[in-house]
Amino acid sequence: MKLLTKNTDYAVRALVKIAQRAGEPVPASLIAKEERIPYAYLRRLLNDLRDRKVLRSTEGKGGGFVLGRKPEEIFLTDVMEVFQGEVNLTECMFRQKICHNRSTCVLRHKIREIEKKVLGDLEGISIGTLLNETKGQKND
Amino acid sequence: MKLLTKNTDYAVRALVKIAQRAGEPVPASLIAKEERIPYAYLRRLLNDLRDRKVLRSTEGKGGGFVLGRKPEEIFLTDVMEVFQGEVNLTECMFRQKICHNRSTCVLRHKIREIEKKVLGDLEGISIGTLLNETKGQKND
DNA sequence: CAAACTGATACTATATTGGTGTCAGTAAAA
DNA sequence: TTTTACTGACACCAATATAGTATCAGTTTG
Repeated sequence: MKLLTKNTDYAVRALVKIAQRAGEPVPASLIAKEERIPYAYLRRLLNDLRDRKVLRSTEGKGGGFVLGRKPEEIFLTDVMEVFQGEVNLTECMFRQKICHNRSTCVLRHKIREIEKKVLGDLEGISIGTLLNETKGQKND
Repeated sequence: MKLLTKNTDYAVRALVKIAQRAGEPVPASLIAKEERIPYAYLRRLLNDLRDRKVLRSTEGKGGGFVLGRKPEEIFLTDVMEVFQGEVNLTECMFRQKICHNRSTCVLRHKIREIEKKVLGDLEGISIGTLLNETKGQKND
């Protein structure tokens, strides 16, 4: 059970870094170095985020990435959606057909409930949250 | 975000089926047919469950599988552990080292909280639960 | 012995995840 | 105007996880 994959993790770290430089374009090279993320891989992640309007980019020397919207408006679920597909619920394996085993329907119903809760929790986390709660806090 | 993988799902369905036949050995062939699970694949799943003492088996004609303990004592987390590895928490990527980015530690802390909640919820579901709540309930 | 089972294990296929490499284009600045 | 530091766009590869197959030996019942 892994809620976040590595690319989501990388992406969040990149976003936080970019957010910290409020407005100033941050090049992928810098993020890669400071966050120890493979450069070429990070490039792709950032491009994906840009495609989804989470980031904006400026080309050429001195270019880089800036946030596409306010940190408080970039949710963890947004990032997860980009890299882990729909942050969404286990669909009933027998959707169309008649569910021929009630027990497993009960299971699926329960799982769905849990997933909904998780989703709610995740939606409470934004890049903004991470930035704010960082101030004056102890390390892991 | 997929809480359950297909093999866990298969396994749970098999367990429920076995539970329903209270005590009588249930052959893999029957489960495979009724639950539409690939026979050879199911065989392996059942063997894994037996290795983990979730099931017990009797060989030979008329043999099959019975529960290794009471339905109420077989938890979803048990099954998940067998097939999806430790139902456990995202570990800090910088465990030993000093966490050099507080924001991501905040993230990890939050994720950990969510995972703990999920774990708690999952622990509330057993084969027994699924059996009981099945009675007289509507389909999906 | 035949039939109906499990035990064990090796193999294959497919999808997902993580990572690399290359080349073209753009903007700043020497 | 050339060099430098960037992004854009892809094609490709490797590792791992997930799902599924195949085979053969051994056990129990009848």
